[in-house]
Parts: sequence; structure tokens; C-alpha cells
Amino acid sequence: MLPLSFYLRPDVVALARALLGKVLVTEFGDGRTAGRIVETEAYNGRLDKASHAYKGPTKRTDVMFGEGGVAYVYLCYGIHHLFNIVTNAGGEPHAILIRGVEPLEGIPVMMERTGAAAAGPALGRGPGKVGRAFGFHATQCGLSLLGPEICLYDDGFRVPDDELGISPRIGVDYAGADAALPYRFYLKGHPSVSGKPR
DNA sequence: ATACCGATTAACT
DNA sequence: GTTAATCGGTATA
Repeated sequence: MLPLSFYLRPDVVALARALLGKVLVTEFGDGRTAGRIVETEAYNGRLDKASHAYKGPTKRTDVMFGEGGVAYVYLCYGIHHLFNIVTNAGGEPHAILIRGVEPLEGIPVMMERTGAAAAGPALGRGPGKVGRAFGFHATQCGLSLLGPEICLYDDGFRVPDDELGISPRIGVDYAGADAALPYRFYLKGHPSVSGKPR
């Protein structure tokens, strides 16, 4: 399991890159699910207009201002529960959005949660679907990433340099100049990456 | 107390 | 390509 120290590094953008290829496991009592992270986005706290933490702490974003190594889950468009990893020690409210996960374990559970008719990489393609497939809910905001409900592993998988994709983030056009920052990381050509293939 | 809106998705035309 | 679904957070009064 990735140690707490992994989440306390100061460079949230490098950390978003480092999370690619790691294995995410959730166990919320209705089945264990696991998958490989193939798409992430970094949100750089107070310096980043696209971050929910840009204007300072609120009841919703408080968890980002505490110590890293916990989950930030919030409801988007009234429908989707998006899962983020909070990083850095208290102070800078950094977070990394998990946008794409390749299903590895508990695929029948994911199908039941999402209502999908078929198994496949689409189960974890897009942040809203990751939230559903892995059973995330806004009430889980603040849970530790060191277990038992949520944990992350390094199983030895490495992303080859020529399969690393970098781009601006998706859906943050309102953020002005910050919308153009190259803070999105993904595995080139992987079927569980959202958006059009590049 | 009330109005507006989003780190999305799926189902349309 | 366009749009409905759906609701808590945030801003404004």
C-alpha cells in the first residue's frame, strides 16, 4: 500500500503524474472493487482558478485544507460523485481528480452499481462513472486512503514515456488562463481514458 | 429566503 | 451537435 508520505509531497502536478498506473481499491461493504488509474488531473489549490479551494475553505472544501492522504468526494451536476485524492500536509489545499480507471477486480459489482449491461473498460471511463463503479458517495469525504475502505497500491506497473499523454484539463473553461495549464495526465490510447483518443 | 450553476453523462435531433 | 437530468454549495438580498 502507498504510505502516507506518498501523499505529502509538495508538487501536486508531479504527484498526478505519479498516480498513473497505480491500483485503486475500495471496499464499502457491498463488494470489493479494484482498478488501475489511467487518467488524472491536478488542482493546484489557492493558485488555481479551476480548483474549488481557490477562494479559501468552505464547508464543502474544508477537507482539502487538512493533511493529505484522504478522499475529497463531492456531488457534481446533482448527479455525479467525483473522487479526488487530497495531497500535501496542512496548508496548501491540493487535490487530484481521478478521471479514468481500468477495471481489474469486482467487475460484477461495478456492473450492478452502474447498471451497465456489459463488462469492459467503459465501466471506469470518465470521473462520474469512476464514482459510480467504485461506490463513492459524498458522505465518504475525508476518509483515509490508507484503508480499510479505500487504499492505493503500486503493483509494479510502470508507464512508458511514449505512452504518457499530457493535456489541458477537461470542463474547466470558466477558469480563464488556468484552463490552459497542462495538468491532465493519461495513458495514450487506453480505452478507459475519457474524451476523444489522441 | 431565493437564484444561479457546475472538475458530467446519456439520450436525443 | 444539442440538451435534459438533478441538487448541494455559494452568492446575493
